[in-house]
Order: sequence, then structure tokens, then C-alpha cells
Amino acid sequence: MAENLPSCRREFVETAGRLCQRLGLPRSTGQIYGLLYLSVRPLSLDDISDLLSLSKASASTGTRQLLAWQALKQVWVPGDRRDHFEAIGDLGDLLRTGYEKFFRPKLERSVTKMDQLLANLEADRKSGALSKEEHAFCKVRLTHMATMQNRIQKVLPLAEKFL
Amino acid sequence: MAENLPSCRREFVETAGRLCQRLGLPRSTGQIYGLLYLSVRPLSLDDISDLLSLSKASASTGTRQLLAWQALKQVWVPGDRRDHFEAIGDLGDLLRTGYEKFFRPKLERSVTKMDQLLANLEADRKSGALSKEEHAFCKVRLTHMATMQNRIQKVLPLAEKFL
DNA sequence: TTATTTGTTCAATCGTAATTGAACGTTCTG
DNA sequence: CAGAACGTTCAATTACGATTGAACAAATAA
Repeated sequence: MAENLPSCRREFVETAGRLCQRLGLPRSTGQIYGLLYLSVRPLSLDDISDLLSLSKASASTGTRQLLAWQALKQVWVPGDRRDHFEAIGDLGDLLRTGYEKFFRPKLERSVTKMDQLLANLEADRKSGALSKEEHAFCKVRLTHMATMQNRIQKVLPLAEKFL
Repeated sequence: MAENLPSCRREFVETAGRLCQRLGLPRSTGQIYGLLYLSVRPLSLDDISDLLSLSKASASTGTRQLLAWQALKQVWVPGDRRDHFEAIGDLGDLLRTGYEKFFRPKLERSVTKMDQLLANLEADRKSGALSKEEHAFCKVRLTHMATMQNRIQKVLPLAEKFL
């Protein structure tokens, strides 16, 4: 069933799959997006699982994930009862959404975490778990890290706007 | 042997470990860096594996990895035959090095890959594997992706300088 | 020299998460 | 209505890579 893709699309699918894999995401998800990114017409779940030699279960979970990331949209194909999927081509939007949904919340949580750590540092000093010297050293290091966090939080939205 | 760390350091180690894990790197590597980042004095492999309840093998591979990333330096402690390790505190440098060693080569390879894909696209057109319509569509999509690559390549060095 | 300490390497183990097949509920069709 | 088509869910399997213990080599000490 599979392997009837033109070589450029096959290669693209493979590359997209490996990219996702390296980012810690399921390979199949990347393959699905790659397949649809170079597809003139929307594809059904069956098309996807056939062309990629994936189980329909994988195709289903993968497409739902991609829909949640707004990387795909569902389109209706007249005369076919099945769901069909189309890649959203604007990669800039995709990256922006990814930043908003994925990175930014994580960065904000990390700032909260840093506050906790600094509070903990003072508590440890008071309880005697840290000597004066240790306390001073840790404080320098942690505040350095905190300023780095702030810079990242400032520069990312700018970079994001540029894309 | 383990568990005699002040709570702020313990928490920091845990956080650093989880961060690395989420980035697709070994948790132990993050733990090691976290431990040393808040350590006033250099630690030996035995110290590390004791304090983190890790095998010496993990400590060894982790420290060597971190040395390669220039996240640690090796220091000599008089009167002790063992290697000792110290965290390099400048996180800006760490990120810059990480970009140079990790991201940039990958980005450059991705540009080469894109050239291959575009060449492949033409070949598929000539061989008839792609219709004129398909060829045009894929070309639009791939060139869009190529411009995105270029933008990323331009903005990252700037962001990097800001940190 | 032999014994001990130290660090690395490698096959085996373990944990985690992706993938699958089967069972399910729902919606359409005849 | 019965039956088929479609998509989802979930337990079981599988694949991958981090971690480990043991064997090893190199350097030191006795």
C-alpha cells in the first residue's frame, strides 16, 4: 500500500519525522505533517495510514495532536464521509503558536520556581543548613540565572515577531 | 550516602534534571550540572555519584559530556589524586556555545537538505512523478520553508548576542 | 613487583513513551 | 432495523535510550 510517494515527498516525510523525533515529539506526528505539507489535496486517515504505513490509531492520535497545535485543519470533502486533513502552511504562525502554547507557560513557571528557590535559600541560611559563605555563593549564582531568565523572556517575543 | 544536601540545592538539582530531561538530554547530566552550579568547592566523581545516588559510570559519562559542552571545567585539588569538577557559571557563554556547537551546524545541514529537496523536486517533475500542479504547489511550500529557515538563521545570532 | 586507586568502556538492564490491534461507540446506509 | 464505515480509546507490545555493574586500562603506592 505504501511507498507510492514521489521521492521528494518521501524524503520530506522522513526529514520531518526525524526533526520531530529530535525535538522529543513522536516521529509519526512529524511524518503526518510532512506528508500533508506537500499534499495538494486533503487526505483522510486511511490515506495517511496507508501512505505512511502507520496504524490508523497512530494516524488518529497524530492528527488530533496536530489539530490541537493548529498545524492542521479539518476540511470537508464533498461525497466523502471521512474526515480530511490539510496542513496549515504558515510556518511562522505555527512557531508563534508553539511559543505561546509551549514555551511561554514553561518560562513563566520557571520564574515562579526561581522565586521558590531563592526563598528556600534564605530558609536554609536561617536554619543553618548553609554557611554564610555558601549562602552568598548560591545567591550570586541564582540571581545570575534569574537575570538570564529575564533576558530570555524579553528577547523571545521580539524574535518571534521577526518570524 | 546521599540526601545530605541542603533543601535548596536538592530542589535545584531536581529542577535542573527535569529541565535536561525535557530537552531530550539525560536527566543525570542536568543533575550533575545543577549540583556543581551551587557548589562552593569542586567535587570529585565519587562526591557526585554519592550526593546524587548515581553510578560512577553515569557520573563519568555525564561530566565528560558537560566538559565537551564547556559547561564544566576540571580543576586540580592539591593533595587529591582524583579529578575535580567545577561548574562554569556564565550561562550566557553556555547558551552561546550551545548554539554554536549544536544549533548552528544543524541549521546549516538543514539548509543543505533543503537544496537537496528542491533538486529532487525538479527531478520528480522531469520524471513525471509529479504533475505540473503538484510540482508548483510543492515548490511554493518548500520555498516558503526555505525563507523561514533564512529568517531563523538571521535572528538567532542577534538573540544570542543579547544574552 | 603486586596491590590499590581512579576513570572509562561496554554489554545488559531498566524505564519511558511511541506504536499497535482490538474493542468500542457513533453515524451513516441500504 | 441490521450492517457497514469511521474515528477514538485503551491495554499490550515494542523500540529507544538512559543507567548500571562489571570488566578493563592506566596510574600510583607499598
